[in-house]
Amino acid sequence: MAKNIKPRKEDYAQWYLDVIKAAQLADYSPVRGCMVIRPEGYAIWEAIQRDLDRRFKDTGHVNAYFPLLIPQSFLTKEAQHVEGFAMECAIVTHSKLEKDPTMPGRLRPASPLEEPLIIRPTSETMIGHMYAEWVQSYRDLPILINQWANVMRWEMRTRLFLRTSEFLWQEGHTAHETAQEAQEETLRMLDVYADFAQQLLAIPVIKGIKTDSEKFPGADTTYCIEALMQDGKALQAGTSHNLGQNFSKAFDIKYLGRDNTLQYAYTTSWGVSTRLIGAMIMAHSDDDGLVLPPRAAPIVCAIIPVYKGDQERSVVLGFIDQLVQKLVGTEEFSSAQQRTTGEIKQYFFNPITHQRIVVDTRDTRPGDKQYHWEQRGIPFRIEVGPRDVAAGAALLKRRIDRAKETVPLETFTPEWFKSKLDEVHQQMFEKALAFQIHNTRDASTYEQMKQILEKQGGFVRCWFLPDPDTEARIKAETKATVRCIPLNQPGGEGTCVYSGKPTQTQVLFAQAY
RNA sequence: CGGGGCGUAGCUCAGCUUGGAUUAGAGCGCGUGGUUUGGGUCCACGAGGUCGCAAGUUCGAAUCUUGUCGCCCCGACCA
Repeated sequence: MAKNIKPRKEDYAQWYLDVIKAAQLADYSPVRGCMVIRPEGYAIWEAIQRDLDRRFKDTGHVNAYFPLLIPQSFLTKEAQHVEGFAMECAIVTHSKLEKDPTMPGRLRPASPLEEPLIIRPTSETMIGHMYAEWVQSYRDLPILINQWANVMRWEMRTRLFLRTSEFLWQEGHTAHETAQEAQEETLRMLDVYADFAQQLLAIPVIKGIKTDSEKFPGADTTYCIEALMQDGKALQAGTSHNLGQNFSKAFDIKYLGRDNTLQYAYTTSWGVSTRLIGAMIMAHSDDDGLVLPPRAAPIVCAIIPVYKGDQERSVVLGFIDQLVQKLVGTEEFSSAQQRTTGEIKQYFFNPITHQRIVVDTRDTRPGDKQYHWEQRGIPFRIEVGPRDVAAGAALLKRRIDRAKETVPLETFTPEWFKSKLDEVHQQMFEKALAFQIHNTRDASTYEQMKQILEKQGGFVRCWFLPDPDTEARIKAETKATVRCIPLNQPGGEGTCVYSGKPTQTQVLFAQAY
């Protein structure tokens, strides 16, 4: 039992923070609402970046970078977009500081800017402006660009990873010749996100469409992937927007078409953020701490030696050296000797992802080390003591269920360990999927829906006639919102859970982060 | 911005009601030495604080008064 982590049942919000703290993923910063992402947390972001970036390139996209600062006037060009973001923008108004003659030792802003600049909350406007310059002819289309960047939204209330004032994300921005191409792109990237969430983070998601009241400000249609957390609340894990011609009209992205007439391009944008790390934590972790899905884990295995006295120590460490060589190969084993310093030895298990195996030779007790690596969510631990050396084997422990297994030395190979990791990934995904299915309940009346939301949480699936006023009323009464209109519809017609009117739309309601 | 709470060591907090025997404390963490090592050993020694800040009351303020700044939680807003 971890003594520094509050159990989920007692206080879920505190548990979440305790897990992050124990695993040293992030820390609060001196600036309100901002966080420091520590190396163990940033490594997860790097795993996300590596995997997604490959998927973006596999679908024809390239990376570029646009500036952090945006002229304030840009934001006013698209009416809905202003509405959506004006309230949460940080604004740069001055270009230097000077000594304040009235308050010794203080500085005050000086040299006001002619036009204030906003720190990007998202880059549609800046990128729209540039695309207008780049696009002249249908031959210039499509433009398929992604950028990895930070953005800032001045949120009222923040939570590590889930909602911070500044966050890291990627934003894809594309421009197309036809509405159909833009629609295909929007759905293609939604699929990329859904598959990525499942394959890398082992999180099952529901693909769907946002209702008008939840869609991105300035989009024609917002598609999303929604995930369910262990406390029964939903989390929007990624969005893909079909922006239609809204931004091309606002920013004048025009091209001369095949028919020699001037036309507006069709644009899309899509993004996921460091919030995914929060989703990963809440989807998989337990009362003992973080549980990392193997493909996102910077360290896949921690080896813990157990011994009494110097004699046993050298025997055990010698055996571990043999074991490590079998897992990473002799070449990596010897180059690691020159590379690593300190009492935790590091070996690359996967030279492409740089996922590591570590040997913890610190001078602390084995129990200490067990908790150390357990709380950090490392998928496997291998314990090696005199008993194991005598038997020519090692004790393999799985993080997800603490299952133990004695494994003979000759069994250790890269392929064998890779299959062990895949097995864990699969089990984590299946567990999360079972949870999602178990916590998706049907309601045919509003009363029933309220009961479920109050007593059980999770997704409530029901027939519904989307309408902003109705949704606002339901939110006020139940705190739940339409998470999405799932792409996977049963077809046919039903009775709206709220109005009683006939509708062809089935939706998922839930309380959300 | 509304409603609540809190600022004392790196962290969690005690001390404040009733001002002075506390030379400002405890636990955890940290450092050194020893001991121990199959799920958080034990012991000794040690480092570390202008008690958020400012003014006031008083012979005397962590403690009382006023002001001020900051943070956290609950709501509205939100990837």
